[in-house]
Amino acid sequence: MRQITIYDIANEAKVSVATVSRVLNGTAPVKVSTRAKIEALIQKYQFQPNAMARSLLSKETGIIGVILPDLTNPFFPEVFAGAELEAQESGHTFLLCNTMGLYTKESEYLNIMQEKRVDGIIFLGGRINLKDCEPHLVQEVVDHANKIPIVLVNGNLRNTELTRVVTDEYAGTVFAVRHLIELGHTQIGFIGGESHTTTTSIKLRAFRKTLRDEGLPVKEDWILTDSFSMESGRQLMQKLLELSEKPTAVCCVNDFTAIGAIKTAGEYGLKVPDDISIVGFDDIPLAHHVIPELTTVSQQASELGQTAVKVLRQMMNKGKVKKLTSLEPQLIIRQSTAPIKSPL
Amino acid sequence: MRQITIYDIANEAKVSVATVSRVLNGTAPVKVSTRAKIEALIQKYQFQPNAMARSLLSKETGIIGVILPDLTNPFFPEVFAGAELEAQESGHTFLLCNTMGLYTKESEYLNIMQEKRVDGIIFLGGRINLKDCEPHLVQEVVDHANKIPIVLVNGNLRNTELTRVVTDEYAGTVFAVRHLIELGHTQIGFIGGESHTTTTSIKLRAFRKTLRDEGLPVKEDWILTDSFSMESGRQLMQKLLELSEKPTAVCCVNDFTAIGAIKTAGEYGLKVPDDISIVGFDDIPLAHHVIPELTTVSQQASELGQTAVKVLRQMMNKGKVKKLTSLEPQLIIRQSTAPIKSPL
DNA sequence: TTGTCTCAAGCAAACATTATCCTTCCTGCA
DNA sequence: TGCAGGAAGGATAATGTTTGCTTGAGACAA
Repeated sequence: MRQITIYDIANEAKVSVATVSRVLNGTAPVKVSTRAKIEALIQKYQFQPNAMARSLLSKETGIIGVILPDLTNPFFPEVFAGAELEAQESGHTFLLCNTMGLYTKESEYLNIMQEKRVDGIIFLGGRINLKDCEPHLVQEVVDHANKIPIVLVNGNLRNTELTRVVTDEYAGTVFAVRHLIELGHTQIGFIGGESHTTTTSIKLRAFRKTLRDEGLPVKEDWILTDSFSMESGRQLMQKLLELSEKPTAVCCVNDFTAIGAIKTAGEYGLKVPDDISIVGFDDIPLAHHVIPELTTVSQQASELGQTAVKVLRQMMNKGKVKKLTSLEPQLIIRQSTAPIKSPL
Repeated sequence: MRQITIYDIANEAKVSVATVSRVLNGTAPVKVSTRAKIEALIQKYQFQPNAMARSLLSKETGIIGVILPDLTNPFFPEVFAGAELEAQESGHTFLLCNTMGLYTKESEYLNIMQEKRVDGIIFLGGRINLKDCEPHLVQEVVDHANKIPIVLVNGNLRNTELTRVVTDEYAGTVFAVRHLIELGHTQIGFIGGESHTTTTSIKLRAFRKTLRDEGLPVKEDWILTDSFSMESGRQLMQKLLELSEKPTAVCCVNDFTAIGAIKTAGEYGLKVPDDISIVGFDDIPLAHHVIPELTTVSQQASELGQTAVKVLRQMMNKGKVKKLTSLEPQLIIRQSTAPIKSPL
């Protein structure tokens, strides 16, 4: 079942391939009668021009590569959905690659994408989300970026000038901590993800700074980090609740850990938010379907994806681009935080 | 920053392009010294052969297209992850398209995929998930399937012989209902999704049949359908709880609606599972992080994806394929179901 | 009639590869 | 010395498009 080509159409219509091409693309006038004849044949055979051959000439594939660590984390599908929305305008589609956080896979996929000559790459998570990253891993990305436009989303690579789109996680954390303080909390804990990630370190920096600014002590026993999963949230919360002196509020690095923390609090007989307040980060869709609904900081994931595509498009058009686009997060107050009842 | 080509390498190495190609593909012997020279240049310029040109000859792109309705529903990322896992073996990557349930988008993406000459297509949800579907929409998919291997996942198109991979949703529902009956429930409600989808209709059929088989009455007031969202689950549960005579257990079409239902039950002062039992379907990761953890039927989403790729690969290799592969679901008993306390 | 202009359509190059068919050069053997 | 045979590598066609240049045919004016 050979795919039919522009030659087949041209032959049967008794015209040259050039004419068929012109009908296809409207790049030059074609007599109404011949056009009709050609269009009829295109219809008859359901002919679709071969995008490969076309790209070979035009140097454009209409494909944007997306590299992300884990589609199972609902934050990423939302970024992706935003990107897809924005990409409609320019008719781009997406080559999607899950790395499961493995750098080897990131490298592999970067290579594949270059081979396939994608028009641009959106890079989320992984090595760009590390506080520090081995020089050769950095260099590798830079090498690719010299040939293909790359946008880093919510991450960075030290000592490079790569274009980035990020949420202002620092500001977001300040919002969250201030909110807890305004509710009267003075004993506030922090549940983080992997400590060598930028996300965790930025949020932790904001957390410490805000407490200090407000004249509250920073208790290191209440600052725990592990990973970004619900399971991790459960375990760290458990540690907090086993302490002799417990916090009355906890600021979590993301919604997953926050949901885990709430679960554990329940298991320890504490009611959220009456006995303990918990605030998350991301505002994944789940956040307002969980009991109690989660107070959190919205990342505007969809907008992050949209912006990434916009920026990428500018780069593809050789336009001027801002090296750093920062989106303001927003505090979403729901049910998991409440004024302090009484110090424990 | 022009991408460098096999010619550039050949020129600088003072050999013909044929030789470089042979080094690249190992298709013929090359003297060790020339090979070394060429490899050095490849390294130096980070040369990657253009996959487009290659595909033009080989008629293979190494890309599998995936069409699905909504990546935001955690079931789909899991299927995707399974597919990706399996695709590693053959080195395929994925062109991913979200249709948001719009048939026009499905058509558009099918066309794009054919233009891009993907090696195969995995089709989830959308029109293949309807009980009935307009003939021209059916025909369109069949036309594409004549040119490119297509596998339908958890769906069907009437009067066609398209290859399918499905979970046995009928059996799964029987497991769920039997479980409730074994716990002593006799008054069981059903919360469905869109009523014109195959998923809802299959599950509903299984639901009715099982009750009848067990000699229990089917009360139509307790069978409600709307959509697959958490919000829908909340609303339908509300309707159930406003009835004068209420069920003591509810079987939900998926985990999303089940989670919504649990939430509403809580708002009505009912404890799950003490006052009312609720069972879901899908076993999304969230299911065991919610309070109470959800009793549900596991779809083995990941395996579904893996199998789809396996089948697709057989089709690509012109091998014999089973027209229908059916995966057995599994009842996962957690905390949202319990023996009946007392009839309300 | 001739020259000019315009519209429609053809020709052939270009794109980056791979595959096929050749050529050249060496080595070993009779 | 002649020659077979194999290793190494070159030349070229082929893949399916787009596009710049060219050509041919009318139309129309001088």
